[in-house]
Amino acid sequence: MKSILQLISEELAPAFTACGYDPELAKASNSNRPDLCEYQCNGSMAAAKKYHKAPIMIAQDVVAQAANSPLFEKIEAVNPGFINITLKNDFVSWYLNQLAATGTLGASRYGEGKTVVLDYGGANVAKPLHVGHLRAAIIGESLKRLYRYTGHTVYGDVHMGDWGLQMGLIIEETRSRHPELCYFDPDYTGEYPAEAPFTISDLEEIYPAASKRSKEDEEFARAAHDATVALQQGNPGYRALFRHILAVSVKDLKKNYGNLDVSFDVWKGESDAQAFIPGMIQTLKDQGILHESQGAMVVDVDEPTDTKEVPPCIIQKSDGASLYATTDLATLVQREQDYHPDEVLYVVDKRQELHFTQVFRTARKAGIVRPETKLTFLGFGTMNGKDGKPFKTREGGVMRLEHLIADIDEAVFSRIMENRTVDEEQAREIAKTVGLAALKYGDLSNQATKNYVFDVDRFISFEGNTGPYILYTIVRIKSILRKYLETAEALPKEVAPAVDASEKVLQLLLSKAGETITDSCENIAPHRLCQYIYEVSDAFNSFYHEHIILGETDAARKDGWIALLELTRDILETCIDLLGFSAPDQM
RNA sequence: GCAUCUGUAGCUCAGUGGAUAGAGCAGUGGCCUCCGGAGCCGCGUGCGUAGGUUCGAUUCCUAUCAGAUGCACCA
Repeated sequence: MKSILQLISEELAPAFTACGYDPELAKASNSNRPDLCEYQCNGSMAAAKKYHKAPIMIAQDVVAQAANSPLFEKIEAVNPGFINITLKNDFVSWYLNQLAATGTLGASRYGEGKTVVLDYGGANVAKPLHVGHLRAAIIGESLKRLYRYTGHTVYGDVHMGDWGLQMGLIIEETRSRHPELCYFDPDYTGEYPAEAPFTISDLEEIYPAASKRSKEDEEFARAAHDATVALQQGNPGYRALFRHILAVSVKDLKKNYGNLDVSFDVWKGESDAQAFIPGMIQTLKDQGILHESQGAMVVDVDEPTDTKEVPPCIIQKSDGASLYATTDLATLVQREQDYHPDEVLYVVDKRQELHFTQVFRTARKAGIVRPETKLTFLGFGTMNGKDGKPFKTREGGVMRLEHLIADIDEAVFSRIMENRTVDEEQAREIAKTVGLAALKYGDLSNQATKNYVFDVDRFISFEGNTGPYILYTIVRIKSILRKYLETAEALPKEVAPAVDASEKVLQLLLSKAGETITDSCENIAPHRLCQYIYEVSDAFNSFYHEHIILGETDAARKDGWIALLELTRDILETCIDLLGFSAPDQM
């Protein structure tokens, strides 16, 4: 569906042509002076130089040509050469009814036929999720939904950190606690137990304990290293133990991500990429780009246009072991094989930008990805505390995600209880929904690439530009629609021409739903969607305060308003779903 | 040292090669005979600094200051 801006531009283009000007100049834009007009066209300013004519003259020519358009209520030329446009109310309401009928709120399905792998997890096995995982999860989940909405086929991959020394540490620590377990008996030939010898709580205690011990106890550190090597070489007992660690962790991770309403389609990890490493290295050798440098095997990735030195991408350490870049490249081989993606999008902390530059360049040089495959790095900023420094608990430690969520839910819960007379159980449920909205909106309303201040008090204050405010607006609309249905069979569908300014403002905003969704996706910018729904909520609340909707005596007018409310609710609920949260029926 | 990113109101953040740079919070003054007051309507000395390009720059370019981050065998 064409946007209103496109329709205006198309309407103006013949007028430019008729006056002898380039129709490319007819590009319309949103008004930056809402007091003067709804839309504007600045083309005559740009035309002035080209045609050696005063911009106001050009604007006047065009305005005279376009004056009788069925779209424009008013079109005028204003100094120094702006073309100011106000739309006819019946055109806007007609457009809204078309938009409602598209089923996608007018958003483009430009991703049809395209496959995208989205990497936004990074959780570590045997370690609890903490606030460092929050942004990737929140932003990634929203992007997954946006990409799907615009027609893309998306594979969201959690891509766990499940390989390397941490595994050896856990294995060795388990051995020293329970040496009698069959996993450590080299002569054991039976089936390994189906039940894991530890719970997630055990693991969360075992890993830090082992990590600490390895720093103090050299012998233990060596043993852990040896166990890691043995695991990688396929020691059956260790493999069995590894599968237990993985299963127990994944179950817990799914629960915790689930509490955030974040889900993944693919639960792969670094371990799954290991099988692809030899082939990947062979490819690099065949291409003749892998060479020895200072004892390590590297690929040069610097380019003449670099403004800074880009160090080579290290594929093998001097001791022959693989590392971060190795695994990521092998994962790309795997993804190419499994999904043949048009784009691989990484949602990762921006401090890793250099690493991904190296990996992407190596992948291109080696032909691991096709030349037309997009490799995108969305580096997000740090989540800081109110002091502007990385977010910490009061004690200065790393905040566990579940604690953070529990704190927010608790704060929302007490707020609900002091306001309303819903029973406690219900309030708990609502608090979860509202708390999640507060958390996610607080994050997503900032530009992903920038650092932002995570201020719990602000997010849970429920005033102003917050998730709860958006939810409150939706709940309010739902309540009115419910009341309407008490005396009516069904909801009317036809939006009617606006009767006054506050309704027109709302209608014009609603007409931008599709293009805003498309725009947020194309620019991987969920914050624009946040800003949009805030504006819509604001416009709705102003409209609400100026009209008594259910008390309106003109039945046709009332039905038009109800249809408008319904569309407003649909747009808001669709958008918050794309952001990754939802609204309750009451709050 | 080199490089990247950031710098907008007291605070937290949007935004744009164009007209008068916007929100929220905080502060302050109004608004419930009415559909949900978690609401609505008011109230403002601000684009780090200095040059340049342009008819026009907060936006693009250069320099400079400040902060964050990154610079080969961690992930």
